[in-house]
Amino acid sequence: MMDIKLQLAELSRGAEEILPEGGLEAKLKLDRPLNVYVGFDPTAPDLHLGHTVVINKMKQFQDFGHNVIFLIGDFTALIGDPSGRNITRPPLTRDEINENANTYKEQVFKILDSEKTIIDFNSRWLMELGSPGLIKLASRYTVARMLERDDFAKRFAEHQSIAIHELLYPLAQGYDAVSLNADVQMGGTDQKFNLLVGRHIQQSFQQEPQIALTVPLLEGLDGVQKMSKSYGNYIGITEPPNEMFGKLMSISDKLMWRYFELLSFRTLKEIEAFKLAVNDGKNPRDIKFELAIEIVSRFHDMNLAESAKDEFIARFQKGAVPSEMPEHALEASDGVMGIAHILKNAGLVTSTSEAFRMIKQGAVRIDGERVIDKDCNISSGSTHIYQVGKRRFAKVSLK
RNA sequence: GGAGGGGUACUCAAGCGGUCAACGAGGGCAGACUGUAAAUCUGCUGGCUAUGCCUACGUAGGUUCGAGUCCUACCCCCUCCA
Repeated sequence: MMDIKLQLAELSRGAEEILPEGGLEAKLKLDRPLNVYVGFDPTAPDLHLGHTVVINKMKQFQDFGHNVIFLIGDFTALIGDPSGRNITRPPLTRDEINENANTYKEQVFKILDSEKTIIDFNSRWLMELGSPGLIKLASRYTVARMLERDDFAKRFAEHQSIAIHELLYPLAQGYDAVSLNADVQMGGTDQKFNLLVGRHIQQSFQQEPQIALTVPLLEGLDGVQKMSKSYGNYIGITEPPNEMFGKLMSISDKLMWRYFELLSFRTLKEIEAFKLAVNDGKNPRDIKFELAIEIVSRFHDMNLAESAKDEFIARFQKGAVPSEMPEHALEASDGVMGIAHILKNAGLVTSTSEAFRMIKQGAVRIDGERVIDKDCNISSGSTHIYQVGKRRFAKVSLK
């Protein structure tokens, strides 16, 4: 076991809340590996960096020698977490759940140690429970306390329906904590209520209650809204290196520190040194390179990360065209094709109207030459590199 | 059951018979400046076989030379009273 003070500092890093006050320190003082778990819904297996915040936290626990349990909520998925008010989700089949679980593993073991991580399914004990068990479990909590939960309270006040089974979700999750004998349960800030119910349920089973550790929701590339696929401000952990590198470089300097805090494995001391360097006049961009390299190599490897950096420098500092780009072969009916149609067919713009607008704004280039004439025709038998804006490229040969 | 308010482009939100592809704001995109950062400034932000045409203002009809704007029916939201 490593030094408790050090553990505490690293584990608290970036955590939104650790409840109760001082509880984690007390647990660490037990001087045994703690059971630390996080529940994952077996839906939506496409992870982005936002999801990795809690996974990183799991890794920290793992590196300190604790037992980390990756719990797949295959039973609770039947209920569908009512957190965040989303409506009923269609139940998944066993096969789908297993498939999603496998996808999870593939992605998650880029961070966690597959040898040391325990993967479990909560249907294992929740199925066993049966109706009598469920009724007994339900008797351990009250309606009034359940309705304290913010979203329940809101829906109740607004006379929106709350189905009875939704009340079972926090209880089932609490029972997970009991079955796993959890010392620590982690989750996003939206999980706070559920984590706390777990403490209560554990106590009613004469267990020491777990520590509830919540992590913040990571801001997306815009620095404002939480990272999410639907906002289009995310970095998927399976994205290609260049893509990932470029997206990381595009974040603001302010957001960069946030990403360091929540995504980097560098020590707090190292990060502090970076901050000092920037205050001393070092270009923050160079620090951002460090971040981008670290993240890209985590999900790919060091070589790919380095070449992503080279590519980035070549492209944006020296203005080179990207080394790889989509290629298209188009067929011109009359031996020529208007520039607008080429751009549209190559997928660089969504409509010819947009193409005309882009040309008007000076965003379109052919082999690096800006296009001014919106009616310009390209004759067949030629291959050029077409560009719209700074990022969209395509190589098009016209037949 | 009664009374009233409202549904407009990605979002919010003007409009109250022609000048509306629809004010404004946000978002997004592009250009300038840069460190593909932020901030700032400027422009664009329905489609097309493109100085014109087509499709759009909850849905379906109607009045009118002309309808987002008026009428009728329908659908959906919200507020107050019972």
